[in-house]
Amino acid sequence: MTAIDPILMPDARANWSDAEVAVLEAVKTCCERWGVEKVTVDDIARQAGVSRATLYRLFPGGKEVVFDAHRVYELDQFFDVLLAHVDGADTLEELLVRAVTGSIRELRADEHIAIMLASEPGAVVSDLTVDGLPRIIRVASAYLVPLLDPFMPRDQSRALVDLLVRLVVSYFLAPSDLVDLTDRDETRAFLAPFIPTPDPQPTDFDPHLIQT
Amino acid sequence: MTAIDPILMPDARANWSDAEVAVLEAVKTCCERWGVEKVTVDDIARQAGVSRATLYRLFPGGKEVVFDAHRVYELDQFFDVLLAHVDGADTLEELLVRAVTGSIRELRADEHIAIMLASEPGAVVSDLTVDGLPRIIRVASAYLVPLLDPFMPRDQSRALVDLLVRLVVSYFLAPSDLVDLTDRDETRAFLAPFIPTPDPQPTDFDPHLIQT
DNA sequence: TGACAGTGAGACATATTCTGTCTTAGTGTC
DNA sequence: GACACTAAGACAGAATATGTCTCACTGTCA
Repeated sequence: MTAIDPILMPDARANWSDAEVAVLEAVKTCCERWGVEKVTVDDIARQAGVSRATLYRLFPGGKEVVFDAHRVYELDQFFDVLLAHVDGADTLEELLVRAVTGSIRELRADEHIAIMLASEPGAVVSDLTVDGLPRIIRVASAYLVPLLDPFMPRDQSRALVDLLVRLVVSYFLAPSDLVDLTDRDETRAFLAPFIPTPDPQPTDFDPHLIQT
Repeated sequence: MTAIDPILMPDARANWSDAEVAVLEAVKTCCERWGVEKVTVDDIARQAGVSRATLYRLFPGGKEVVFDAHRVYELDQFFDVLLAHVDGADTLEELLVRAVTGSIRELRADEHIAIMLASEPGAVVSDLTVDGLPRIIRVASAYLVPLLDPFMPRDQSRALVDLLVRLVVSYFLAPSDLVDLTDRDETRAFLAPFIPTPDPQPTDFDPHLIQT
């Protein structure tokens, strides 16, 4: 597994204590059971087997802080799985194809996100577009950009990851009938125009492929 | 379909208006989404596409009344399905076997009850035992006892239905490894001791079979 | 046209719940 | 015995839910 630049990810890979993990897992459980908008701090503490006082000590600031931490926690887990999925790819194309298909599959399989979408569409869609997208791009870049170092300079890889993250989010939120990004072959063809080659050649870039 | 004695069921088979049905269906939807304990009157009204004022006008008394009405509504639907399931049985044995297997299967398949069990175990278990069982026996008897008229006198059929309803509830709440009441043949064998025969013969009644 | 039943929107007081902070008493560890 | 950590729960204030109202609007009859 490639080493992750700690400077790019000052807050990621946080190592939570047992009690903190219990709380963060409890957030997930409670959200799955009741939907985000119905979960209270009491619910989380009870589910975590922790007193409310302890919860506020672990996460000073209360509910918002806990939910923020939970998002980071989920993001960490997401990229753990994704990096494992990508591991072993030895060409740029293979790396990107696996990253994209892996992301989409993981997002589709993630009951948690699905339920969040179902129970509070406005909030999550907003998180993934207006509010949350910049953070997701930042975190995703922190994880993924270093993986591209063998293939291109940083400037270029940043732009590429930025673009691909936006595409993945868009195609997750609004799946297209035209391309199935869970399928590696389809994704390979789809990505071709975006993948720079050492031997540059004219691309069939078609702006219609980009949807928001 | 056998006619139902209206005297035995003064409140069942209520004919709800469109708006009332919308509200009662909304209760179901909301409970499935958030769990019973998290549902508010606002949620129900919004889901039903009805103003809160209208909801209180349709069900004067508010939340409790709506939820009670919803239980009656669900019970009606349950027995509609069950009667259809039982329809066509021409022997007492077949009638009872179908009633029992049909009940258990329907209960197991009912997401709504399953979710209620999952999200508020205490309340539902209490409803099906301490508080709700007498009403369930009453309603079930109203539906089922008349079906037994061709086979036995009322006194006997009342006692039999009473017993079978208790067994069904018990085996639904706490399934046994010893007998599968979704299986008709197993159920036939299981019910044999309880089914009176025109030509009475010694039964192998085994009290261990009864669980509470 | 006008009476009328039914409705949505929302104001309102009350009741209930949730939040975040605090104190207390109880654990186990060094 | 000092220490860090915790559960339990009191507490005030904020937020939300409940149930009752009023009012304006709509469509339907006569």
